[in-house]
Amino acid sequence: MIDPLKNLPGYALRRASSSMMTAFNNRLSPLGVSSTEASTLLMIKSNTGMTQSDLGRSLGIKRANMAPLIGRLDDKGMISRTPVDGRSQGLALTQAGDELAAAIQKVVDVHEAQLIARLPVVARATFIEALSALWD
Amino acid sequence: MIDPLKNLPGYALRRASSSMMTAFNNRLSPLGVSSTEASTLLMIKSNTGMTQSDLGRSLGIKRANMAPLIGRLDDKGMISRTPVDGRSQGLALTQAGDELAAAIQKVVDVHEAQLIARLPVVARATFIEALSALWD
DNA sequence: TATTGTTATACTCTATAACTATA
DNA sequence: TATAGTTATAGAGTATAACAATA
Repeated sequence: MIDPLKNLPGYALRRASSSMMTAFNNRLSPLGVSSTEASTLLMIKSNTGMTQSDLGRSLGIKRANMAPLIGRLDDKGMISRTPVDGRSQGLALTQAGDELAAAIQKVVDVHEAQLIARLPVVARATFIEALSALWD
Repeated sequence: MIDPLKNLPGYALRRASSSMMTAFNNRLSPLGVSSTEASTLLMIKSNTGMTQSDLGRSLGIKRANMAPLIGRLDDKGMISRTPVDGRSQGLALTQAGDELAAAIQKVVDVHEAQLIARLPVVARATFIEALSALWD
């Protein structure tokens, strides 16, 4: 079987990302959150008071898609919303949200360590800079 | 703004892949195909006669999801199906499919070249091996 | 028994457009 | 005028389960 895609960085990027995201979501599933929810909670934890729009811009998620995401985390009791002015709300973690974020952080640490462990040693030093150059 | 995700290879991988896939799909849109359809056509072109299940295994797409994908390409007149035995069919490109695949290949070449151009020079030699190690 | 192709179905993420209320 | 949050909606991709026909 000839594989005309195997030498293409763009294709390898997509397959690697897809594979790692599946693994990450599997690791997160006992916590009852998706990778998107997880990154949202970690971002709020590090930036208490940021708005939904701020979050969307940081995570590359459109405003229209932030609404149901934040609504879900609110329904689960993980975040609180406090009006900043008449149209925006500062986001913060509740105590349950903070505990969940701590559990998420542990999953992230394990996941990232195992990802790095799979990389050829010579690739490790430049890997993240290479990826960042493709979207930063 | 503190970004707790920026130093994480897994997160950078997801963002880089997402950004590159959006760009790739935008480049393909004048041809009327998605990236998934494009990779399917290139794979069939290099492996005339392969079955749907073979394709699914090569591309990491489940059998159940191959059916509508192949059906769509058939409806568009891009592929032909020839019975191999009573249950499987060998896939081949039609002439229109072959011409489309050639156009796709040009888009791929431009896309991959521009992707590589964005990488730090020191990262280029190890980039694809690093990605392949995450799913191969 | 295992495999191929198929259908039905559901979920997540993404995208655009349009609305309201506020700045 | 521009921004924040929301709703509605549509599309792509992915997942599982089940089925008939065939190997």
